[in-house]
Amino acid sequence: MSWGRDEPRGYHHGNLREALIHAALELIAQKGAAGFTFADAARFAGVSPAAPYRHFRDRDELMAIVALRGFEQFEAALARAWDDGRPDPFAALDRLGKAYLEFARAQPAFYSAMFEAGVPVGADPALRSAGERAFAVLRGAADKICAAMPPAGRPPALMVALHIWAMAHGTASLFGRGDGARRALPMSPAELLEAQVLVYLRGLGVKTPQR
Amino acid sequence: MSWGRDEPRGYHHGNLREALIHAALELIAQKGAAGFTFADAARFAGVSPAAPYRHFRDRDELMAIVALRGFEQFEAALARAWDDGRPDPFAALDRLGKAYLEFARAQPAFYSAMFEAGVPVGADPALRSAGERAFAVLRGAADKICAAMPPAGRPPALMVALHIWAMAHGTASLFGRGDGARRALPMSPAELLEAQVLVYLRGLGVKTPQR
DNA sequence: TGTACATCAGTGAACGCGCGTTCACTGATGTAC
DNA sequence: TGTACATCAGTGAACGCGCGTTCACTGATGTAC
Repeated sequence: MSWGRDEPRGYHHGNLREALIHAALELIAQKGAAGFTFADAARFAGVSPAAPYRHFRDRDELMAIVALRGFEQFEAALARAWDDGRPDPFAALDRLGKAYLEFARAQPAFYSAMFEAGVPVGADPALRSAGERAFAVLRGAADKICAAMPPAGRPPALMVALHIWAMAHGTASLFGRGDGARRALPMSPAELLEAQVLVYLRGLGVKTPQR
Repeated sequence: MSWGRDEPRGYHHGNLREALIHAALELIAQKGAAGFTFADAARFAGVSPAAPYRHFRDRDELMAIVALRGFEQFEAALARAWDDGRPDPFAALDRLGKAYLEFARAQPAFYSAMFEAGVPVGADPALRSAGERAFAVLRGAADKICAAMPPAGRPPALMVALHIWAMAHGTASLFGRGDGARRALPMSPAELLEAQVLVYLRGLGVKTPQR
């Protein structure tokens, strides 16, 4: 892909809106969400500092769009990994966890915008529902996990979903980010999360398949 | 306490260094780590914009000090809650989890500086070791938990410590912050974490005390 | 006890800089007839 | 098919602002004798 400023263009950019979103991603990944400015994005896209105002009210709106895109791609990545619980919910859940970590690692800009940059996710309805759709994948997974348990003593699926979310998010935030805050670990984040989820499932009384 | 700019003072401030740290905490809590500036801190402490340079090289150094203080207080809070595993490791672990959440809730400025503001914790040795001392409390708890298990099939204590950390951190980050990113939940963050840890411990094969 | 002096902490004025934002403008594109 | 016109997207110059930072300075504090 080429969203950079290198190739020549006429007076009209053609797709400045998309280019600005990609500039934001690039700059946030490079310098963090805090150090990214509206003027920066314009410069990166190779347009004048006034041009972005044709597409976004201000920097916050651009950040919100980035977070929105992030949730959409996050949802897609999680759904792809989960694949409706095939071939069995436990193998699929393992993929789901790995996809969560992989997204945090490979898409630090999206991840910051979604969870760290202070974008008010609750306020904007579109953003809120995108976040909920992403969570719905975890919720669906929890449903199938719970359905695989004997009816007596089945835990609430919503709680299980929130627990899985917390484990994945905690592992990703503490150990799985691309940036320098990484700590030395005796095992990879993916192994750490996998072991954690296995212990948790055993604690739920699930008959974990021997693998 | 009174670290504000209200009361009169002479030419010398008396304890500007501490006042600036408190100003940083106050301003980060109000406007987020991103929106806090060196000049802001000076203004809040009631001194000229040049005064902070007598005490800190730049904004980053001040942020690093805030993170350092944060880790120290975090360690103290966790150690107090853990209380060497009294009266039994499981009751103490429950308190530990609650203390983790409470710190994140009540000290958002410290928490951001420590985990979110991009302070390079790995680089500064003092900061790194303060972080490790805080983690050591979790590590010690995991040791006692593991020691309470039958020797056969005992999990590595380090892994257990990392899992507990991830659960607490994930729960705090997603559901337990003071800011507006909170989501509607069927139960409190503390209850959510408690249930999660109980399931996890059961999965480890621990005989959870009936409570 | 008093005086001279060194040290220190904070002043205030100044600077360059980049950001956010507005504005009248202009080049390009599309559409009506 | 061509021409006139409306619409749109990006320009570039300008502005005020607050930040970071430096500097010679000055008021306060402590110490030597």
